Amino acid sequence: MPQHIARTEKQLGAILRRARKQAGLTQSELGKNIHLRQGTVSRLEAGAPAVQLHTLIEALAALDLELVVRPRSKASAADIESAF
Amino acid sequence: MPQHIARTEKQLGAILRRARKQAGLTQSELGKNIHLRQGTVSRLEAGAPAVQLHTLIEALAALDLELVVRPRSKASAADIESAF
DNA sequence: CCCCAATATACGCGATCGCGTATATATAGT
DNA sequence: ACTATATATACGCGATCGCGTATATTGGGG
Repeated sequence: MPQHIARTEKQLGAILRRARKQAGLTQSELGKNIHLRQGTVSRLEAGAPAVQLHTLIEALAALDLELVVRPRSKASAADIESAF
Repeated sequence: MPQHIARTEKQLGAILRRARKQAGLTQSELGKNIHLRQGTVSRLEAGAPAVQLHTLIEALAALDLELVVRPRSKASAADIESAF
């Protein structure tokens, strides 16, 4: 499993979407687990301009994921989730 | 210190604060770089209940940091450091 | 083509954002 | 101790959050 690097909301959203699908969950099911509306999950995954940080944290927890903060690595540019 | 794991807003805030200090910046200086008020930076670092995700992303960029999303490691938070 | 599940959008609502600004409380320095 | 800087809190403001709910719209399976 390659490291999923995120530097933007969109990249983060894309990672979350993939993780959710890999877990075999729909947005509604995921939302139910953490008391988030399906629509809110949708916006989070879409990389909406301004979601609450708390929403991200909850989603990560529900998907059994964690964050690592580290200095930006120059070599990793190719691995970065490209938003487009 | 290269890799810091965050599962909560508070942990994330603490990491950001350390990174900022290590960069020799005050909250005001950091805020000026990314057009965030000093007070907003304060709330972010304090792990406020609901900060905008965008605020986090901006701060990470200003500190030349990036996020890695990965499955939670089973090991206790203490020795995850060398897990990967 | 027709359904139905999944996802994307939208409404009013109360709460909270970050802004601009200002102040009160730490935390050093000398 | 005094002072200067740094950080934490607070005000009104417009904007946007997520909620609850409902409705488009998309995407596959038969």
